[in-house]
Amino acid sequence: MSTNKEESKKTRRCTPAQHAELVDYMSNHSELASGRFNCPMGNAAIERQWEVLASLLEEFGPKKTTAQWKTVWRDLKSKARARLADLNRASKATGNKSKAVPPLTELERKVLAIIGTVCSIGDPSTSERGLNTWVETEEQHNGEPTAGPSTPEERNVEPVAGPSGVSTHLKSNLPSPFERESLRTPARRSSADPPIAKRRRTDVQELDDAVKIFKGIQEDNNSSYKEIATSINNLSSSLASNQEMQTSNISQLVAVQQEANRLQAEANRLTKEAIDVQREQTRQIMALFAQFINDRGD
DNA sequence: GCACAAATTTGTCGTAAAAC
DNA sequence: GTTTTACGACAAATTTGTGC
Repeated sequence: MSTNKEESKKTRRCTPAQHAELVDYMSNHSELASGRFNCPMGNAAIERQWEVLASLLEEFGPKKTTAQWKTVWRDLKSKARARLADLNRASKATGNKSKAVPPLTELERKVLAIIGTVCSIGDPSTSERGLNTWVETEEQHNGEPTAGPSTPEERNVEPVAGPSGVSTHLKSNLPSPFERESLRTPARRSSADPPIAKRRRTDVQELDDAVKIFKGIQEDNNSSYKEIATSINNLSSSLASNQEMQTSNISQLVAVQQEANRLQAEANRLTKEAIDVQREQTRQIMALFAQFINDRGD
């Protein structure tokens, strides 16, 4: 269009690369995605992270302030949640389904993996929502598999390609950063949600959930310990082989040094013999010279 | 420790503008 | 012209500070 970008009310739109980079960054910085740092000066740390992110995203498209990127992230989350809610509604809809809801995009799935899905489809522990979704089913709460769909295809949602190295809610039983946060502080209630009293879990359920989460963390720790043990074994064996190499090298060096010493000793011996021969020759020359002088004096 | 108010954060919705 | 996105307004929830 002919409108001046500088004077226009709205900034230029983000590029897909910027969205992808933003989501990628969030997947690796859960504390930023959840907006909470568990350390002193947490807000300052968050602000610094946003500034870092803003400068990073600057390379992929139009420049924005940290406030604008916060809005972009907020809208991304909101949109992803809305899309998942639509999908869920469509999957539960009865009658003539004239309007098909398109599946989630890669970006939306990543966003949902980062933020968790409870706020989009409701808390499965509350039956009034009646959502037999594939995310966090009774399997987690009772340890029993549900009768609902078991494959992603059956659930009308493709498997989530979660962030690398991050245990996402959709990939494991561990809660996402958002849900971990929600264990400490109750999730924000949307205007469409039922009253708090209905949503509130019982203490027993809370404890049960906490135990399950701790078990998950424990399993994660155990697998980490195994990895560490394997790494230590690998390290020690490589150190041993290095030591072996060093030992064999030292043996060679010692042999060479011994040979050198032997040669040096032989050289010393020959030098001493030469000196002795030279001394004897000098002594004989001096004797002949003295004889010559005596003969001349006579 | 509790109650209250103010400040801050976060999610939703509607609308204008950019992009197609 | 339609779709998508940025952004402001608003509401709800949380956090923080203060007084008792």
